Amino acid sequence: MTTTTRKERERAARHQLIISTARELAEAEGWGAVTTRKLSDRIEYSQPVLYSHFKGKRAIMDAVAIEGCEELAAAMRRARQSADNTEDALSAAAGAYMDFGRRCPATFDAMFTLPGDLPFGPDAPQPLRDAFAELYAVFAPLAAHRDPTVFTEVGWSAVHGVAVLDRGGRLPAEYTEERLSILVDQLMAAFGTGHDS
Amino acid sequence: MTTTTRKERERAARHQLIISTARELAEAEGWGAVTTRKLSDRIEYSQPVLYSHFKGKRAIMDAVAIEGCEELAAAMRRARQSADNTEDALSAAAGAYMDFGRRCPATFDAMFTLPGDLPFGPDAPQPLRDAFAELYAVFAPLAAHRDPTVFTEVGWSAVHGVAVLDRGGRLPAEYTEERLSILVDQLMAAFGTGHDS
DNA sequence: TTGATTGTCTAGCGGTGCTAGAATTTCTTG
DNA sequence: CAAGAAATTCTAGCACCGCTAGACAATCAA
Repeated sequence: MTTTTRKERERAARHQLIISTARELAEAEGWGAVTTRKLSDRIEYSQPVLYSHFKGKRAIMDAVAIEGCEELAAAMRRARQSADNTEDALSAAAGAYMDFGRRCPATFDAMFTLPGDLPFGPDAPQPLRDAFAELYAVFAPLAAHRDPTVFTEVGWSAVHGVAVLDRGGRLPAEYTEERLSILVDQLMAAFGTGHDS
Repeated sequence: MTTTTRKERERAARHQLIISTARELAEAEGWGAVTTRKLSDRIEYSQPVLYSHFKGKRAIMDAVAIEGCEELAAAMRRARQSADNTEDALSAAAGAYMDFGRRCPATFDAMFTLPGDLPFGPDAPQPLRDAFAELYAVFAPLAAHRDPTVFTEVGWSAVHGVAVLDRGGRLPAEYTEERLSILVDQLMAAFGTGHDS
């Protein structure tokens, strides 16, 4: 039944085309400009075809978000592995996180900002859990006497907060580097000092 | 011409009514449910009246955001002033911030999350600058050798990140308190220790 | 070749933010 | 007080949105 598998391949290709096109459109003109009509125009199919692949527009955005999670996790892994001590790994990974937010703002929004129904807990999609595992690899070594998972959550949140406010124009762009440096400085502060209570 | 001022007062009252109604509706059913039709129904006027007060829906959300900034700043001020040392002030203020995000999620979204055109820099509306001044009062004492303004930005970002991810269901709710404690712990880590470089 | 199945499209529903122009109210003035 | 002017409010509708039912075309099985 090679014909069946060919159709499946073509269908999978179209599935990916929808995701990629939506993402390009969003990065170029913002999510507000990603309408089902414009999207179906770009992929040269009619609107209902979108709904044969995805439950709705939100599901398309979720697919972009998951793709973004994979990329972000990969970028952080590269950053971490190219460093040879804990502090450099933290600095590089945090830099990669913020860089991703700046380079792909729309994807970043789909992942974290816009109202999405992606489950984030223990039954999150695998790419999300992988991304958290990557964060864990960066932050857990710094946990000292604190619970490493909860500490990872806090460390992630801190980096995320800087990325979010930075990107939204809430913070002056000229100090981006200095903020990253202060953040790393602060996250390292309790490392190996026996600081307690 | 008391009649002129009376009309002005009535108009101002209606202006505030629009803001309050929009906010209530958003907190009750989410911003997605705040439509110009529903909103104009609630205030018992027709849609175009909204546009005689605000440039558009986004401007109404911005007004809610500014109101939220005032409240958040006030809550943080109360928290800070009820503490009698730097760490308690930080802890109380951060708690107030997160609490606000939890208590008024829609308002919080209008302030920080949803795409808004509020200028945040030096020419931001006064309430926003006041709110930042309040943050400065909390964080600047912890800056040590770092620039107090940039350090405030980082501290704010960290608290903000925890609040955002917590509220969005991105982090398990049962550790909220512990995350706050770790965050405060970490932000205090360099205080009075002569930690350098 | 024919009939069923699958895939795709056209057309349209109910909703959105927003606005032009009609209708009404309110004020000013003779 | 009445009538014209000015300000205010409403009705009606535009262009767009996400989404879908049902018509149509392509593909497969017999």
